[in-house]
Amino acid sequence: MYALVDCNNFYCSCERVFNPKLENRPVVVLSNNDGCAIARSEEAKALGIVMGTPEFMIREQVLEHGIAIFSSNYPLYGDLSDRVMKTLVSFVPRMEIYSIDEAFLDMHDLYNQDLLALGVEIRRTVRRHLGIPVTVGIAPTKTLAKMANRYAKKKHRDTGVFWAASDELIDQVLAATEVVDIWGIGAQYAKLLRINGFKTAKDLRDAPDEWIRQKMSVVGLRLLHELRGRPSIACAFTAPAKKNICTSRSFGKLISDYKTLSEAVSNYTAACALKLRQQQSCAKELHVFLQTNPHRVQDQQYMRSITLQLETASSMTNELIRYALKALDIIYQPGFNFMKCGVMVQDIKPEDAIQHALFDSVDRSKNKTVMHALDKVNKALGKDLVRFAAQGFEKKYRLRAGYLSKRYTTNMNELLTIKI
DNA sequence: TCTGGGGTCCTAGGACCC
DNA sequence: TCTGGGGTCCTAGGACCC
Repeated sequence: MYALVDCNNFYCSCERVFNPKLENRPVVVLSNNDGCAIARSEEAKALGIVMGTPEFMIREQVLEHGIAIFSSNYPLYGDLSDRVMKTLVSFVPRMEIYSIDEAFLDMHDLYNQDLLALGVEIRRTVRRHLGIPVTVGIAPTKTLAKMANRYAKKKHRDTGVFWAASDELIDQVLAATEVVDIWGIGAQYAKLLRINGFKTAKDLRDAPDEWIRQKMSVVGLRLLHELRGRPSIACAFTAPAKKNICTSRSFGKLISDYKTLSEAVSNYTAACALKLRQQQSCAKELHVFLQTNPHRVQDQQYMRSITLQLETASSMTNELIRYALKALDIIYQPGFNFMKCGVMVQDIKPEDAIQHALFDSVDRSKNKTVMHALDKVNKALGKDLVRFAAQGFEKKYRLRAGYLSKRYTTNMNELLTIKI
């Protein structure tokens, strides 16, 4: 058995933890750059705010209904997520953190327990420790657990827990789930399946293997087995090292000048380098891309990217910035209104397994010590305190974040104050 | 005025090898 | 008339996830 535990409307719930006045009020959290709605409280959903709607299109509703609106506050959400996960893992021997607000709990060692009662206990505990409401779905496979979770939200709002404990209960969940709502079925496959007469997950479960194999490859076949109760998607109990790491942002305003772009590229590169060091790995390739805004029909469009090979795989910020600026020099063209750029590091390998170039002139052990010290200082004193000159200070390209709450749990200057 | 960011896995086809 | 068999690696593109 697996349990899928997810936090309800996670980003909205995080905002409510430190601002109880938001209870029972519609709340919306916006994407980076205050671009579009990415989290909605139940009240906001009821008002018809659709996931992914651009902010300027919901402005009227915001005013009319007094919707509380927030910019994304990732330091806050990330920290609360860590705390939720710590609470969850205390209940089971093994757990896979699936996303910032979801985890699969492995319940195979708990077969003679009342899992429904356990689910209720998990929910109660997270609520008490963190103030975050969660929903629990329990079933024999990960796909069914996802489905049971969805079913709990629909049919068991009061308890927030559902255990598909028998074939009858599993059938019930399958029959109540539209094909498009199955984990692993997106818009394309949903369309294909609909055309061919599959309406619910129950229909799909009884589909012929060969047909699914042909139309949906082995991915579809695995899904079929999962629906039939045979676990076919492995749990990743320890987070595997990432194979690509990407940092990219849309700018707060359009940018044309090289200097500002080079600072953005340097900063995104520094972010990638930090993530590399955190997972003890190095990258052998660096990819930089640059693009104008395709929504602006009046602007001439330009989109380019380039991948450079490093002589020696590295995670050193200064070394990676050197390559990134070389890449930018090649793809940059003056005279365009750029909207976005990004840096991706690829061909990632463990740092203790890198092959040095024959004529490598960099003192890598010394450089490693410097990076270690830099990370330590920045961690203690705030993210970007120590930086390389190329990163600049102005951040003219900075994201818009007009509705930002405080970093209550990760920044000493932004602690919650209470008036008594 | 204004439309997010960061990932994974699979397949097909081409180049190349013995 | 007739032109092997088996493999690897790489890339681009498509599908999906939160």
